[in-house]
Amino acid sequence: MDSDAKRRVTAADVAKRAGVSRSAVSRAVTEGAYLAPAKRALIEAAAQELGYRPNAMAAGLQGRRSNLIAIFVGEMANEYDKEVAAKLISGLNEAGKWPIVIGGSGDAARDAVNNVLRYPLEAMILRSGSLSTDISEACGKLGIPVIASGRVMDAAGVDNVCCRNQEAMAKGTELLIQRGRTRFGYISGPAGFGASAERKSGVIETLDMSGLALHADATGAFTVQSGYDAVMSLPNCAALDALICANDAMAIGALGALRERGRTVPEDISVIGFDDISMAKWPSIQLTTLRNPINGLVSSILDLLDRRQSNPAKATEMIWLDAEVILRATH
Amino acid sequence: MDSDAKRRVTAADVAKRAGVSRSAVSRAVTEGAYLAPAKRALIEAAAQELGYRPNAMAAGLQGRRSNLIAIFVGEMANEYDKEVAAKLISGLNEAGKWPIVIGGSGDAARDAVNNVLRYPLEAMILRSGSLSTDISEACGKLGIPVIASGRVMDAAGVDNVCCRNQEAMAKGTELLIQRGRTRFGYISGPAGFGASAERKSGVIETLDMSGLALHADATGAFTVQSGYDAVMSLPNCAALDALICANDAMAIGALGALRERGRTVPEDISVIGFDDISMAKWPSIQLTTLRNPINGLVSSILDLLDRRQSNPAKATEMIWLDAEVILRATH
DNA sequence: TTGAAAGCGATACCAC
DNA sequence: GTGGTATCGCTTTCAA
Repeated sequence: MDSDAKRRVTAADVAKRAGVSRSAVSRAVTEGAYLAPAKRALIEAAAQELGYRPNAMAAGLQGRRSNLIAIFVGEMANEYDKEVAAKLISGLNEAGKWPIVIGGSGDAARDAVNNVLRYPLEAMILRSGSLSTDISEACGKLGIPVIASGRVMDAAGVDNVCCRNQEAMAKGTELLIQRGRTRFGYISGPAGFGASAERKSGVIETLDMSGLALHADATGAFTVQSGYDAVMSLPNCAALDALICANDAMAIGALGALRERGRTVPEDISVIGFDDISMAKWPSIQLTTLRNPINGLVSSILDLLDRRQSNPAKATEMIWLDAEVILRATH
Repeated sequence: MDSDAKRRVTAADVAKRAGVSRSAVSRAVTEGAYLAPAKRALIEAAAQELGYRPNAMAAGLQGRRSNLIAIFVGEMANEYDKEVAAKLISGLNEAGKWPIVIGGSGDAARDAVNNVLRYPLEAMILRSGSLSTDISEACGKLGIPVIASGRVMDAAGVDNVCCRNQEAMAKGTELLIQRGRTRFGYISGPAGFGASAERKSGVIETLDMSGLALHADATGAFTVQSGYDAVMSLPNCAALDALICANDAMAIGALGALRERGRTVPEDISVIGFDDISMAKWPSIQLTTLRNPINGLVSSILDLLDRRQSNPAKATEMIWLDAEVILRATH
């Protein structure tokens, strides 16, 4: 018969049950601790029977690793961000780290971050988002290491992992030039995102080197709809034979709009995107794109975390990731 | 001059700085506690200056709410799951709950769950996944409330929120019958998922009531590729004038395959999906579908959580959600 | 209104 | 090897 309020089983309960001291119980659950095998078995049986689990909060108070990592993911509005978040969560789990995930934006997100910072976090992983600067500042004061990606943060104590956006776009542009394209359009991401400017200049500089220039230039919001809208409102759409988009979502929107405007891809006009989100390889899409490597991103973040843990005082690092050209059916 | 190892600021530090007792500091950060306004201001200033944040672990040890909620999301392989996870995380954040997210499957996920259960969780939110039963059992032993969705779990202490799959599919089937379709194909989800069986029987029973039957029947894996493959290997594809898919991803794959096989949608053949993932409304897709309401799901989970917290002993509940027919361009 | 002191549950150092 | 005991940082009686 249970009592009404179910109390959590503690080490003391197990100790009493097994007829040993609390210390022995603690040693039984610790990896390399002195304990007679027979006694250990006895304790383990009692623990099993009672359903004992050491309370991570009490253990955390002892100055041990909390294994808690915060991830700030912003709005998670676009597909790439969601894929990154999913992979990052699995990656951390496999490394034995437990991610507390914070989403959203604005004041709600700010409050959330402030509250989560009450936990003894081992690190804060920042993925874009407008609050990045504030958050990293707060973490700095608390001595919590920050790992940023998506936008480079040039602050003390912040490690970065970042895609070579400009070089990647240069590769993509080069591909289309070699295919014989000469009249390029570009759909840019929103201003204010570091990646937007880098990607665009990768295109422009590469065109320039071949004596070419942009014939059309629109700005989207990194969404499918915005890519569609951008192309639908392009005045000289019919004159273009190549369209480069700052991300896959906009490229996918653009693809729909181009078909509606009577252009055929890739015979008539080439389209490439950026990211290689999972939809890019869907049979009905088959988008040629530049892969913004998610696995590389996640493993870099994990490496950075590891190195930071083993040497908290080390200098901050910046890891650069190269994008790969993925040839499908739209170039 | 900082000392080398940066120690976290504690209430004692603030107390010394403000010239008061530790108790006073604790009261200053507690909402409705006796404290002279002047003293409170003094303490708040000192806390601000030192960058003090109460340590949630130490506070959690006091038997207060931990605000920690675990979410088990399984593989997050398909789009719907990712969208649900994203919305759920934001929803919990807004409610002042901090989600520890566990992904993956197999032994790694099992270990992860076992470790996360060391934290004093307020609840475990389960989203499909093969480990559901094991996890809910472990939570039951620890007295941690479980909220399941995606698959109905008929276990003690488990609240459920669930879509009326069968009724939803009946509505979708009805739509196509009224449009004059008579030769139906169906692409089912993998066996073993409760939703697969329910959705399929919704189709079959509705057809039956109109004296119709399934002309083709394939099984996919809830992925785009599997929907594509299923249609490509359908022997009597040309004879069909309607195709119902157990989810949107497979419907999108099917759409691509149908076009490749020379069928035109929706003139020639109608296609509908299930879920209404965000890609369903993309300009190039425009899938007619049954909306598996994410917002309703998230708010139901939050409600359930709230009620469970305010009355831990209450009977378990089951909340049913209705799907809505979303008319786009493929029916 | 305030300070002193007793826990919360686990770990680690100490003698034995 | 093992059992006592101080300790982590906070909240919360209990006196004053």
